[in-house]
Amino acid sequence: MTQTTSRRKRASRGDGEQLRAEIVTAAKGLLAKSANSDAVSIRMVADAVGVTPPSIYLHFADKDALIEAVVSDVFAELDVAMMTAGASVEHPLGRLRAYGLAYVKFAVGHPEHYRVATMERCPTEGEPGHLDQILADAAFVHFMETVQACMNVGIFAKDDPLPITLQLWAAAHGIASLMIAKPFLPWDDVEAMADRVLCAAALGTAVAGMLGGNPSPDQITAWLDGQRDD
Amino acid sequence: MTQTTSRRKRASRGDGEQLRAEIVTAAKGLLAKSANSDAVSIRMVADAVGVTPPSIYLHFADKDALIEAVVSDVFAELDVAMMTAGASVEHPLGRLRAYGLAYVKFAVGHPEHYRVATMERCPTEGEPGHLDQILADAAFVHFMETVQACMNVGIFAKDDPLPITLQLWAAAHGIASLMIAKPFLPWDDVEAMADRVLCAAALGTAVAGMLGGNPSPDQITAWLDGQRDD
DNA sequence: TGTACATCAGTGAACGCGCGTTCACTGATGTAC
DNA sequence: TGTACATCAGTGAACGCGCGTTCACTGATGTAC
Repeated sequence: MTQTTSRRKRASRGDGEQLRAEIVTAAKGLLAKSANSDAVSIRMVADAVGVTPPSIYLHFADKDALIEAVVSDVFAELDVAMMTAGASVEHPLGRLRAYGLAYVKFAVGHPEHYRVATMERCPTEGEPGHLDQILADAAFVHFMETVQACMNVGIFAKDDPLPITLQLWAAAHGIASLMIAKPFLPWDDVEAMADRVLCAAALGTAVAGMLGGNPSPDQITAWLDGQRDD
Repeated sequence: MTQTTSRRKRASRGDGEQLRAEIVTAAKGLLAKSANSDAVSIRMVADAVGVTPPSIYLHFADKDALIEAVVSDVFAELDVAMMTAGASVEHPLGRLRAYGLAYVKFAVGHPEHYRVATMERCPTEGEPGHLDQILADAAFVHFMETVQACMNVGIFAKDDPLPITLQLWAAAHGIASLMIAKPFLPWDDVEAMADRVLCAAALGTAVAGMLGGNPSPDQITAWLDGQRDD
């Protein structure tokens, strides 16, 4: 009915692509204020950009394609945040920690973006090459490289870095998504809590590797007792 | 339009409450096949029960109230699964592990229920007493009691069990929700992966407690080196 | 034992709404001759 | 230098749909007298 923003100036010939970027930005902005991607409609996005709904279809096949574009934008932003935080940290374990902290901070700082990117069912899930796409995602690759670096200096047992990467990702995702889904829980200092979870995950992974895999509760108890005896 | 199930027999006087339970069960069943709670409508639920949509409002104030009833049903079921798995395990760390594994198995086995219960924005989030309600939730209480038991036998440093409980919950939630959100990742053996994450979290928490809190990367590296020298 | 009546568990039809998407179109812009 | 024309970036109106919820009602059931 009423338009919230003024109508956008029509792009001149050859500058059609410009609208595409504006649409993604507008959708991202609207998503930041919504519970999920269902709550952001093509009509709202069009209105925010100052254009009519059919214009969206000049640049995206359908709504799923638009959401997907937003998600890949979010992942790119996440990678930048992680790289910025860890670039200058020499120690691979310190870098891993910096990455993890940046990851959680990004998630908590952009909860709705993080939610859409990692907690909603992915519309292109079944497509071929989808797995490769995730595993080739910049943030994931950088994270795994650092896991490999930790293996090289002997912090983690030398092995395929993929499972360990998934394991540590699960830890970071766990604290991030729980803080987002249940913000009313007594998290106290968000960053300190995230750090504890990440440190415990890395330390536990290192020690489990040292103990030769997945120790049983009795083994763990015995080992802990041995430690305290020293 | 067409009804998928036959019309339900009308309850006799005083048995009105019976429909309430049938509605929750039907909603749960429909939710199991949907991406999220938006995808399950009052009309679908009514149709599945064999009743007209307005009948739902005889038992629930609105759709949110119905979803909330389903969620609390799911949490109760989760608690039963955890208790069944851990009841006979004497060692508190073993019990914690059994609880954690049961938690992840439940989540992976009922992905949509788990998703609605823990990954969707909660409609009653802002209400007073909501926090107390979560913290008094059966599964949470049982989990925290076991963390306390681990502290009592010296596995974790003696302290307030709440932060450690949240920390371990985050680990379990992390691997569970990542497996659900990204089922196409190379998880290989789901249960073994979950076990590794849970063991690492518990072990890391225990060791961090032993090292007196949150160790720095350098401290961790030095400590690991010391371990290997023995 | 009979009957008027209150109660209860529902029904049927409709409300106004916003959605994704399609279709035929318009009108400015640049280009070929 | 002028003009016909293809192209491009959109527009306007409509499609059919399913949604949550409300309202006035119905008709079986049990109860009071």
